[in-house]
Amino acid sequence: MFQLDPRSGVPIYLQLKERIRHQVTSGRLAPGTRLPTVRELAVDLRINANTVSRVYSELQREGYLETRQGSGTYVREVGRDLREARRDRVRELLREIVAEGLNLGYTQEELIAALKAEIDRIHDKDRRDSP
Amino acid sequence: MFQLDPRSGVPIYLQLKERIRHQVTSGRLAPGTRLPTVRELAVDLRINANTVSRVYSELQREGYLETRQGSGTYVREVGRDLREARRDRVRELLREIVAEGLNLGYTQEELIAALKAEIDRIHDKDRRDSP
DNA sequence: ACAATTGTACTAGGATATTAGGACAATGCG
DNA sequence: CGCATTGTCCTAATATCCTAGTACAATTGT
Repeated sequence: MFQLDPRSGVPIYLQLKERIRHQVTSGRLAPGTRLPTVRELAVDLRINANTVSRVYSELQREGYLETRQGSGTYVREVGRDLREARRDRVRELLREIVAEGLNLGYTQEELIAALKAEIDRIHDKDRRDSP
Repeated sequence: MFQLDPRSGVPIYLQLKERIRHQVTSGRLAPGTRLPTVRELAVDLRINANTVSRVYSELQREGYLETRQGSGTYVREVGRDLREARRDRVRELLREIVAEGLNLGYTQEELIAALKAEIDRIHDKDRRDSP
């Protein structure tokens, strides 16, 4: 279900966390969807159940999942305040990339142009997918 | 010469590395400029010479510096392919942010505005640090 | 050639991060 | 209620990271 690479240097729990987060934010895991149990996923990935639990817990704290003991872990519905929280994350990511971009010699204009270019890319892609 | 913050949580060597990288890419350290010796900088920053050496070595591997044993460490001309590689990386990160932002309901204009806001933030900060 | 100066290799201590094992707690369902 | 299933707490072993100390190697310049 989630493919990981133990030799990538990136900790397993981080890989898993980002995979799940991505599937949630991209909508490939719809709100309400029940995720595998920590033990199922642990066996599947050949890791410890606690490692999976850590991922679920952190994603819950960050507002992406909702875990109910005895029942399971579910993708959370996106409410208004939650949307705000995730927007904060986008801002955070933007801040990081601006810092890095400027550090690497990008000018402000180049950064903005690059952003616009990526926006156009995705727009074009959307248009092709659903004309 | 390089101001660091031991309590920032960011490892010393990383802080130093990014400072130097920034000064190189921004042109404040011109190609050919000789950097302080590892011992000079170590004394100045009250850290170990090996820590400085690590920074110099990594920046050399990444193409920003050129170190010659017995002589010193010099700023290198940042080549086109290096710049292109960095650029690809930033583009890739931007693509992910755009995807996530649009999924959260950002409009194109909001994304661009948010990026500009972050640019201004950092720009102001830079101005305070080195007017 | 020699001595001073440069960066580097090797090592290790200490801190932090990552993963795992086993017992526990909350929930659902017969 | 009783049992199975769920996530979680506590603990500990292990790995990794960061920094420093010391000795070494390459270069420079006299």
